[in-house]
Amino acid sequence: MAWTATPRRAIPAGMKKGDHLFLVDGSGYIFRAYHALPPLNRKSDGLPTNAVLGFCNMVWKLMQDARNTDVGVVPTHFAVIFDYSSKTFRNDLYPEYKANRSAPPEDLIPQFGLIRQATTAFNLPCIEMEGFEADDLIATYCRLACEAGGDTTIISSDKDLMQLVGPTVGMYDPMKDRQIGIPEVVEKWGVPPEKMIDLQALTGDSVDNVPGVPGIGPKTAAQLLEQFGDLDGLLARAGEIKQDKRRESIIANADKARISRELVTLKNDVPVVEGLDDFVLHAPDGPKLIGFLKTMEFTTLTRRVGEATATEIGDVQAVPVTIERADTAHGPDVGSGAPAAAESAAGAGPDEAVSAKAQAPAQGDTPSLLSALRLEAASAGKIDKSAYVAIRDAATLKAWLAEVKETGIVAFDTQTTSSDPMLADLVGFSMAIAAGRAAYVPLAHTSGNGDLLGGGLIDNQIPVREALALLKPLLEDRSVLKIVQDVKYDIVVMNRHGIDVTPFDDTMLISYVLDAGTGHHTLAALSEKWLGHAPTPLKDLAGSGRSLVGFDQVDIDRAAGYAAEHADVTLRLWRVLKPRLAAKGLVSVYERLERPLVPVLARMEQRGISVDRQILSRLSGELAQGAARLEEEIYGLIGERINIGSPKQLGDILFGRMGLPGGSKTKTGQWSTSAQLLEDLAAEGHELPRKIVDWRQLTKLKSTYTDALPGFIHPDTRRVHTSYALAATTTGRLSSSDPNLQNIPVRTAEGRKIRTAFIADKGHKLVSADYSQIELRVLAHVAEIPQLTQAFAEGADIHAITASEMFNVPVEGMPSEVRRRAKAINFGIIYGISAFGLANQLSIPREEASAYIKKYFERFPGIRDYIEATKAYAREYGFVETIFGRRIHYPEIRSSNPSIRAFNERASINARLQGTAADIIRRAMVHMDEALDKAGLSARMLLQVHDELIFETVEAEVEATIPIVRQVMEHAPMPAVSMSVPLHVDARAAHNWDEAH
DNA sequence: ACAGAAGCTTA
DNA sequence: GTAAGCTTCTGTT
Repeated sequence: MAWTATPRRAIPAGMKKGDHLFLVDGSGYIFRAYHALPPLNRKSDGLPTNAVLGFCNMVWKLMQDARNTDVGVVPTHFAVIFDYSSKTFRNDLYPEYKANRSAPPEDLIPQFGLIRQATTAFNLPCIEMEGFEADDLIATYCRLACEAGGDTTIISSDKDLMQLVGPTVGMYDPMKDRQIGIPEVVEKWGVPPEKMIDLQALTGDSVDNVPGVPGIGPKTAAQLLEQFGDLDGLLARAGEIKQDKRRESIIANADKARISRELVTLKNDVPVVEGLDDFVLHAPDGPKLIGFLKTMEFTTLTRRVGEATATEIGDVQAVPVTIERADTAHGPDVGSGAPAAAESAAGAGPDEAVSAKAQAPAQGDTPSLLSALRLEAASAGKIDKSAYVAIRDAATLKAWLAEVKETGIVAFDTQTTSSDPMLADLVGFSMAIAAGRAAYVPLAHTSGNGDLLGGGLIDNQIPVREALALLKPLLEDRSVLKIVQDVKYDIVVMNRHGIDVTPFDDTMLISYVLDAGTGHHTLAALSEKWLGHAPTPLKDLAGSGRSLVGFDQVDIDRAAGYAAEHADVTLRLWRVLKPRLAAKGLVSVYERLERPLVPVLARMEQRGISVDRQILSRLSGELAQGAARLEEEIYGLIGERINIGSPKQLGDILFGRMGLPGGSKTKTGQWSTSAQLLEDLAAEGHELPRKIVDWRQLTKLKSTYTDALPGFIHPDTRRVHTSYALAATTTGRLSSSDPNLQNIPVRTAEGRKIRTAFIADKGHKLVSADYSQIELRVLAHVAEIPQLTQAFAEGADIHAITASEMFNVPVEGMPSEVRRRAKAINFGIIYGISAFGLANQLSIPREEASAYIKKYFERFPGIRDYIEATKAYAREYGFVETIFGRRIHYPEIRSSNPSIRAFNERASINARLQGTAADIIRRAMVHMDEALDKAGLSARMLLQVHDELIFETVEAEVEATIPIVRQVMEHAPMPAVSMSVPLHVDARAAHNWDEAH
């Protein structure tokens, strides 16, 4: 279960293997939360609500996604269990049981009923039964889940429940965010869970008035049980106890111990009404839950739920709740057995009973149906642009912003003069507060050719400074959610004006989390896909290519229509897409791996990196000279001055006129002049191909790097600011462009000279930290390969170990060729190996490559199993998942075309490994700044190159920075995932990137 | 002016 | 065999 998803079923069914039941000890939680949390009263009438809020926060966290907590699993089934009354079968057994319980505090009493109502509002089964304690019901459902093959987590920290802990049953303490398993029970009590009953029988419980044996505490009890095995053994051989007092007490109180045992033994065969199939987890009904939360006046949680369920909280009315007063209450069971109260609390109709049976199958409950309804609503209505407005004065803008503040949600977009956010000047911004209700605020539109007249600013525009001053409080308002398509761009633009955009949602990123692998995530693509609407393309307004003008030159009315539509479409998309995250269990991927990376990358892009112009200029000259010399030699050899950069001309000369052997054709029928092919010819002794390959290398370095990079040096910062795309790759990797700083040469000595131009500021150093063999480590972890796991744990040479296993040669004195082949196979596995590819890579016959692969799978059958399981999974579900739950879709994996199918299979095998590695470094990046901050270090993250992070730091802090960076990177998977293979990071510092790497 | 192919750079 | 982005050439618009 390390990686496989458990697709949620919409149709109630019993449990099966792999399902996970959450049982919340509701009654236990009430008392604990009441005492642990600070007092809280509803503002409007002083109703005490601290335990209710604690309960709602806890349940929301658990329901949203278990990765938010230390539980680490996603529940498929969920129920909240309560005590029904204070009188149970145990009172018949022992009348004094729980007799010394005092009445609950006055301000706790109304909260009993409210918490039951909250449970119903969350769409969760609220389970209780007369004559039984919550603990007995929990024991019964644990047994049922276990028999069905499912796992259970009990949400409680009550020691009375620890007897239930076992291989398939764990506990989770929601207040300490801590898991309790078998080791934790042993650690705390000194005995395994199955001996907890005997231990409690000896120690007793003063709170519940369980007598136990006087003078025996947990330490003594554990020691006695260790010595005598169990309670019966102890009572039978009590005479052997050496200590006089202890021996006498046990013999005298043997009956008390026996009755105590009966009292603390949980009854796991309660004749329950609701079955496990009634506990199938459904997404909460946004409006229903929000209605309750609003009534409770839990503003933060209301907003969170609104965001997650994409419900406009302003639309939802508060609902009446039933409040039990102290004078009508009579103990902890207040409000229980009062379905009418719970019903009204949830705003449900009279037909909807609270019992889980009636509740579970309600149609609109399922997350997928909610999403479907949203989608239907979204694509049904045509996009009406008639209500879009242009705001030309501050008073109108203020009125709109006030309305946004009230609503708490706004879709937002900036219009600027450049697609590069570091160069963009703000021209205007648009916002949408409801479908069809959108406005554009022009700020800096100019008339005519500004290059001649200095740009005449058009009248009736709010000055940029004034507009930003009005906008800033809203963009920074924690209670207003900003919805933006590709928010990083807007964040960078706004940061440059001293504005922090928070909190935000990004429709592009939501789509990426939901649908990576199924197409692009641009606004146009998403609008077409989900709304059936093609928004106006920018080129219709600003032109393209040579005729491209800045957005400031666009007519204001046309700009208003375009920009307002952009915001309107963004808002509509968000309403369709956001609920899908919860429906598909992808909330935590979005919230943990995607959204928090946005401000991190925005900062990295704004910092940029220093690039030494002079070094590049000198290199460019050297490269030009080298290329010119080679050109002359090449012309001499072919006797003609062709364009060497034209593969067509080159191919015609080499394989046509000069008749060199072995030329193959490309798919357009041209001669192939690939480096591989020219290298082969050079190896056969031909002079010309070598020179062509060298010429290509020099011209490549010159045009792509030494000549292009200086053009990216920013006029103000004097640094180079790349742009990272978060949603461009299918696997979860970032991509870098304008310029791409993820493909700066490193393999050849010539190429590495480019890296010497990437430098630290005066008094600073660059620190480069890279993961060693991260994808192979991920492979060893997910495929659970003992030899590889061990080799990594020992820090051994992984390729040599592979070779040793395959070819039965010792690692000591291994020929380099043997190791090289094993290395190629290891990489081949990561790429979804094929005999064809391996043969190509090693320049060996395909049959030989096949034999290698066969041998490899014999020695590492776990890897073959992993590959087959991944293919089967991808074929069944159409996607694969990383160990952190990121999904990557392969819609063509069922293609009837074998080569398309095979390609998708290889890609899906690679995606889990590459994607997991990408997730790991994302997690490291998300946590890095805080870790450096905490350590008091000023190091700044500048670049990411897939498995490498580059920092700039003052020289004095280099030594302190490296261990922090390594610590964060090596432990990045924790606490979400604990890998069975250690991660290793190499880090070093130098003045330039070449020496640091 | 643009799109696609070919080729090269990286992890 | 996986994942990207950039430059040049070439043919078409």
